[in-house]
Amino acid sequence: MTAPSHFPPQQDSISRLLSKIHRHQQKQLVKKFQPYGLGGGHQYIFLINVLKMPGVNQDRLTCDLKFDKATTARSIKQLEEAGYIDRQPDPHDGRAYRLYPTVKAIEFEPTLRDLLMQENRKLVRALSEEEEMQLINLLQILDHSCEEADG
Amino acid sequence: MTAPSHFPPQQDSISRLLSKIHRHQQKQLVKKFQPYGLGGGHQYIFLINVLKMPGVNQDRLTCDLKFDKATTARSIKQLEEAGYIDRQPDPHDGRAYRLYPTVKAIEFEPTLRDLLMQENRKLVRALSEEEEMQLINLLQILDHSCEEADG
DNA sequence: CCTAATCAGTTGCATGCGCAACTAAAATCC
DNA sequence: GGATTTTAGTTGCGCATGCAACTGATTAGG
Repeated sequence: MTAPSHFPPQQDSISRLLSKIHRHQQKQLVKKFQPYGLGGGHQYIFLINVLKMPGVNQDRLTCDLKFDKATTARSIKQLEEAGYIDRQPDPHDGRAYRLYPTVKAIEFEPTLRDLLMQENRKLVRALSEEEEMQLINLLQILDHSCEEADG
Repeated sequence: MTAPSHFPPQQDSISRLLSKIHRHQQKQLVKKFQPYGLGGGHQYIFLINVLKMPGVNQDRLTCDLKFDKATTARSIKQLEEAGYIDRQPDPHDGRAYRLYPTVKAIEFEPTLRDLLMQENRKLVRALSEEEEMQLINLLQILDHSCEEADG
């Protein structure tokens, strides 16, 4: 009576699983970050990367994180307005800015890391430590394939 | 000279990897689906699920796919306008609609599956078949944790 | 030098999404 | 059976994002 149409459950489903898990995780993180003035999007990712690489410019972040440069510009602007990032004109390049974490950001880093760890622990709580490592490893391989591919 | 701030690369990074891979994948799929009138978002996911479960209602899709019910409503509306979905009022429930794939959708299904498989192949091309199965398995475990958790 | 091409960053626009508030139909309770 | 509560779906709103077009600075070619 109903059309058959069976997608083999193991084919092509990775995207949809990624999408679903990511969506769930995003919602949780948005709630967690709200009290700290970190906006709903992926601002925390930018913040982490500025903490990791003080002095980085927006273009580098855009390439590393695979966002659109407009998204980077707006996220950084919000982080600046929220007091987490200091934008200094690059002395050697009149077009670029160098991004630094503020004192507020540096003091916030342990909390940020903690919040992320909490969510991560919830996410992987059904995995053994070995499985978690496996998963990270596999995801990193996918990530590299994305970077090369670009077709 | 620069602040230390090293996030251990294997802790808490799953979310960011998921986010990045998902973002890349989304962009590719948007391009692929454009010629077929499938909008930029996750419409194809709804379409797949209506193909899988003809007669399903929106609420069920919302719960299964973990979208917001508003998102479901709008995606289904667009799929209807694009001619892929037929909305019939549920004879037993005056509030609900039963969603059916149109002929166009049924004819499109092989193509859809093919497009998804192509993207999937690109994504997992650096993985052995065994690793791909492992990955799917691990992601499904995460997905289940999301469903339970909800805290 | 002066022009052309490239590059860092910003802004306008369209779209997608989640939340909250709403409508209308069931279901529950008395 | 009438009032309350729950449920399926819609709409208003705000925000995040990608693309394309833009500005202004830098580099390359002549």
